[in-house]
Amino acid sequence: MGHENNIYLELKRRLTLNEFQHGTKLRAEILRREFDCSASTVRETLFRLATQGLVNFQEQRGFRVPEMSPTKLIELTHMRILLEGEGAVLSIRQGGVGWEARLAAAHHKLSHLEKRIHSLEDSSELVNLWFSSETEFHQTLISACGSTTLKQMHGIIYNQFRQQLMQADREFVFISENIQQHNDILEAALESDETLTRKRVYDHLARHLTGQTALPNNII
Amino acid sequence: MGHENNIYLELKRRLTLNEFQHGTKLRAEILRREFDCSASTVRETLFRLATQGLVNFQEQRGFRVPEMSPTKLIELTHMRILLEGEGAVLSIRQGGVGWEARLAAAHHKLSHLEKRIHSLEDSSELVNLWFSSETEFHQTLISACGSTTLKQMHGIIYNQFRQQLMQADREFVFISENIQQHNDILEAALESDETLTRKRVYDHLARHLTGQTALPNNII
DNA sequence: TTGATACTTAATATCGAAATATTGTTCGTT
DNA sequence: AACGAACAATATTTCGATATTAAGTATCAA
Repeated sequence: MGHENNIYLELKRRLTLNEFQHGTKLRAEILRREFDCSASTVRETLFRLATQGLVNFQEQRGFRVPEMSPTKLIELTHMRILLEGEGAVLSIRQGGVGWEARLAAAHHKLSHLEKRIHSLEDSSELVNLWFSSETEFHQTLISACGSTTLKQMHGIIYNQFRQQLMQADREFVFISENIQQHNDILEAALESDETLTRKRVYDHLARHLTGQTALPNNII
Repeated sequence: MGHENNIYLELKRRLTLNEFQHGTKLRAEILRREFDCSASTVRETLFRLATQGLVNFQEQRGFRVPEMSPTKLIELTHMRILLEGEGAVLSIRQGGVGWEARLAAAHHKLSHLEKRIHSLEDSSELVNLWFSSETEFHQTLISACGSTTLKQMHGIIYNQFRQQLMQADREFVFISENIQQHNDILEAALESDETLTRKRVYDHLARHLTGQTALPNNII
């Protein structure tokens, strides 16, 4: 069976977990060996990832991992606020008890992990586990919005956001803030307070908006 | 020079202008001849388009033009309201006179065309011209938002929207409504009325939301 | 030394065909 | 006639090789 899909998923994983250095050149000829397939197969995969913004492509000069860019991070944050706010509000309306339960569960896992990390000296072991738990929480938050399209867009943005995320975040500088903020989001969502949920999603992400003029505040 | 890019743009054009029947199978082996290149090159292109949602891909059974789907159209409309509303508001804040002038110009072209079409028996000649003018107007509306990411996302959504658009729209059933609505959007934008602009973008698109529960109205 | 040009090396893009999987057809059985 | 198995025909995926283009290096003139 075509293992192009495996390559795709594996590369996507590495790119979103920042396992490549920013700016690294991704040569099909090199990756070919690791995945034990032809260069064309790798190339195809890289094109797909390029369309999602996870790698940059330039004609006749190949593929690269995108450089870090404060501007880009702000833009992605802005989009997350927009999409996650909207998705959360729609989920509150349509999700019902099932959604609330799933959100509470996702939060519990995340919260448990965050507290463990908080008390640890060296948390590097748990970083990737935390990342996937955080992803799950935010995905669950919008999971009952009823729009596949919205969820797809959010996925693309979220992955790019993760890729842009500065090293500081890997080192859990903001961990205690995070615990509180995730709590706040959960609380507002379970109370079905739409406006407050939007605001708390905003507050959670706002620290990435440094130096930015305020967003249109009629959203919040 | 790599003409993969030409194939990409040409296929994208056809897909967004609905020149293929919905559900049509896109065989690399066939397209290969027309573009006078190899099947792999076409395949690569189709993958790229698939990531943008303009063609569907299923493992081991190739590529197809997406079927029409009322649900999908509603989701895309919802995203357009969200992204165009946000983009327009940000443009109002940051665009300045330059943006206002460009928007007025784009509207003038569109308006001129719409009136001509309105008075014609057979408007089929002008359809594609109208499409590109409409695109330009809506792109200009958000062009000064300051976020490349937002514009890219909007582009993806807009193209899929166009692809989903029922035949009725090609035949200008809604043309007189359209003239008025485009006018209204321009007016609100030039008056820098953010809330009103959002509302008018919503009103313009709302006819595609049939049978849908109301959107979170704190956006509007 | 600098800068431009020819040349060498390396990377990328494209191809045609072989390998693999899917779909359609024939033929025998119940 | 309906069903299913074996086979044939088509599509898709992957590959290795070749052609094209960019990047790097050496050479020479000013």
